[in-house]
Amino acid sequence: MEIQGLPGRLLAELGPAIASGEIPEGAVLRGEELEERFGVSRTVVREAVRILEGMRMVAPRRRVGITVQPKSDWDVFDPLVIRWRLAGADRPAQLRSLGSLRVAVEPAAAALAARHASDDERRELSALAVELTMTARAADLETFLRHDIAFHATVLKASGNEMFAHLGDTVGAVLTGRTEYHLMPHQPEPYAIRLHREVAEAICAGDAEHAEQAMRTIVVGALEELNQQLG
Amino acid sequence: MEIQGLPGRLLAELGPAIASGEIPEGAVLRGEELEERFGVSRTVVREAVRILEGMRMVAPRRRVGITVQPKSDWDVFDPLVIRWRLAGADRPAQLRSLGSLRVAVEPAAAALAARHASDDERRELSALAVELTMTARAADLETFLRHDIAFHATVLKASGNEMFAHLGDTVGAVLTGRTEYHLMPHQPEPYAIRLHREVAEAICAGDAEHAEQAMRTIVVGALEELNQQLG
DNA sequence: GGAAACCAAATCGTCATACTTTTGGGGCGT
DNA sequence: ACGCCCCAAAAGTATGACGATTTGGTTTCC
Repeated sequence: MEIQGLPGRLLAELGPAIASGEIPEGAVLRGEELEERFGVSRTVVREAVRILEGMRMVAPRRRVGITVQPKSDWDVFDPLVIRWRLAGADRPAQLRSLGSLRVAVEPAAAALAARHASDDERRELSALAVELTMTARAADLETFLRHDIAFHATVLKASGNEMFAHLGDTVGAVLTGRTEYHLMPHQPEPYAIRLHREVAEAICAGDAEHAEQAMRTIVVGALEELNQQLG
Repeated sequence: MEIQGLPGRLLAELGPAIASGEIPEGAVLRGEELEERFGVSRTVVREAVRILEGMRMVAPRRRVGITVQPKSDWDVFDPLVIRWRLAGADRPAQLRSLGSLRVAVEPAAAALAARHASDDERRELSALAVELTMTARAADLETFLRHDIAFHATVLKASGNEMFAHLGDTVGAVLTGRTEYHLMPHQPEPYAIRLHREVAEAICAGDAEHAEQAMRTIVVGALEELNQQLG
């Protein structure tokens, strides 16, 4: 899954540094400088830079250097960019963006899932809803989180839309971050759990309207809670 | 904007070939083979492959070669991937995915725009709505398309959400493709025009509810039309 | 005869180096 | 002060050498 080798390691240094603004927009790097700074060869530097160029985070220009592009140019849907921004100073902004995206996408995905989910997927959703209820009662936050992530990923996947499905990991990253930084009640709210059960039941029953509405309540609630926490 | 140089040219060959399935999932390429086939050096091949690896379309493995990853792994939000898929055999599937995404995102963006748009953005939306009306009456399809793209991009941008804003180009690609392949009535429908005006007016008036509803009607209509055309 | 250990080839990964191409800026002349 | 020309700096490309790793066959030992 990760990019391998030395370019991958370079990327793991440069990416977060740029994403966090530590290397600001408009800054100019030189290939040779990076070679020295990280003790790698030109080949490695160039390949890492090429990947960043692919994400539109930098643009190499002859006679000038490797310039950091404005944030508005970045591929903000790239999973790596999202992860880097979540890890750094941009975390609040990134969480807000993702919150709105979830409000837009997840209800739609739930509606589609109610129509197109396979039998296996419906079964899995039911099972996950049960698990959620159990682990919430036991206040087992870690497994609760795991099942919550799986639940949302399964809905997105069951929508049958490949683009929605790909947001599964991203939503997972949001939920993980929310728990890690204690932006969540320590005890999952019974009301939220109940809504998850409703989503699962509605999807199983093929009730798109209800699935969409219940899911919307979940993600709107999450967004409001987020806005409250972030001021 | 495009990736430059020889790696860019290689990418412009390999990317579409993979996206269209001409080079199928699971296929194994060798670096040396690519060097010969395209008459470029290792350096160039490796950098192009790195970029494809960044998009999760290929994964180089020692002693094996460069294997084409399953479609489900690809970064389906990468603008290049989207463009390549729109240009090739995957066009119908890609259009469907994007259609659903638009239905999810654009109404939400319109609602946010009604709350957060700047005065300039509101003015621009009004102007574009007028332009749309004019060019539709004149049956000037080309400029109509340009203004339509600008309209949707402006709404997405005015939402204030960077991720929504980035979908502007993608939506533009969809609208362009729809016109190019004659999946659209030759004369823009007066009803659709009227809805665009409604969206602009609602956003200017700060009426989120109305803006969202009108935009939803637009994108749902587009999706239905698409499904009809694609069977 | 079978299984485990071993070896060899293939391929990517990295490094070093040389040459080419582009381009920004300084110097020169008007 | 203005414009032209030239040079140097940086990325772009090519190539040769070596290292690392994985695969798959082969040998060897029970």
